[in-house]
Amino acid sequence: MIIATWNINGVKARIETLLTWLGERRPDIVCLQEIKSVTEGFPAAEIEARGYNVAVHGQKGFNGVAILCKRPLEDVRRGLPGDEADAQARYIEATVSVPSGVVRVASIYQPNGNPVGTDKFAYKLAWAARLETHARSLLGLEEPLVLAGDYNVIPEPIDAKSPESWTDDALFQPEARASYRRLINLGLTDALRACVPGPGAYTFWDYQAGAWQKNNGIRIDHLLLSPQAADRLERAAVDAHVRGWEKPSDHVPVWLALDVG
DNA sequence: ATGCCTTGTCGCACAAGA
Repeated sequence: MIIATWNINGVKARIETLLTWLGERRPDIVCLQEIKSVTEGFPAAEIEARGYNVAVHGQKGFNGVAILCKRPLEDVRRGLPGDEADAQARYIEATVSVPSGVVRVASIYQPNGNPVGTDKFAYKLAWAARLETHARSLLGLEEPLVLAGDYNVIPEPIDAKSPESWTDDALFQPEARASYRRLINLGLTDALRACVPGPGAYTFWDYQAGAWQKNNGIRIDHLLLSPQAADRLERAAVDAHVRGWEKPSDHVPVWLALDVG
């Protein structure tokens, strides 16, 4: 079973690109972030015509997450627990029945947090703390679990072509990296790191200053696995070539193959 | 040092992204 994550930067502007990639990679589950659409505006019909079920947590203009799945989506949760006043659509979770039992998948869009030192950065750290709390709860279920998404965290210097240029950025702040380590240290496996341990596995290239042409990328889109999912991990990879397509997102799909029986 | 692009918005410039 192929499970992917992709910050698509506007699903309506990117629908043809999405359909092309779905046909090429043929993923079983896709976690989308930054759909920039309300739930009613999501192009569900085109995606359902390709054989996918759709669960959406939308928001006007910004943010928004979704899960696409060839099998039925069950127990859908919209919104990250821990702050009822948080209106930003950055989390959706569902379970999927598979031959070996169940797989739980979440589509995560952690806040960017720039500029450092503002309420935006505080919101990022608070959101990360809520995610850690929820992840601890989910790990208690002892299920195959995939926490997939745009974490807006560069975990290590090898995850950037030019780490020195990110030292003042929210994505590479010690506090943000520490929050990501706390999450990992609950017992999660970074699937891409496990399969591609060396440098250069980037998932984002800025639109500006020819970042793609210079391969000036960073790795901020991650697939984190519970022990029960990690036991079933077969491979993980980045579809970097998608960044070279017409009208690309600045992020590319990251995917893994899971043996679910 | 700054902006470099891109999307979406009660557009006609601006916020937000990273």
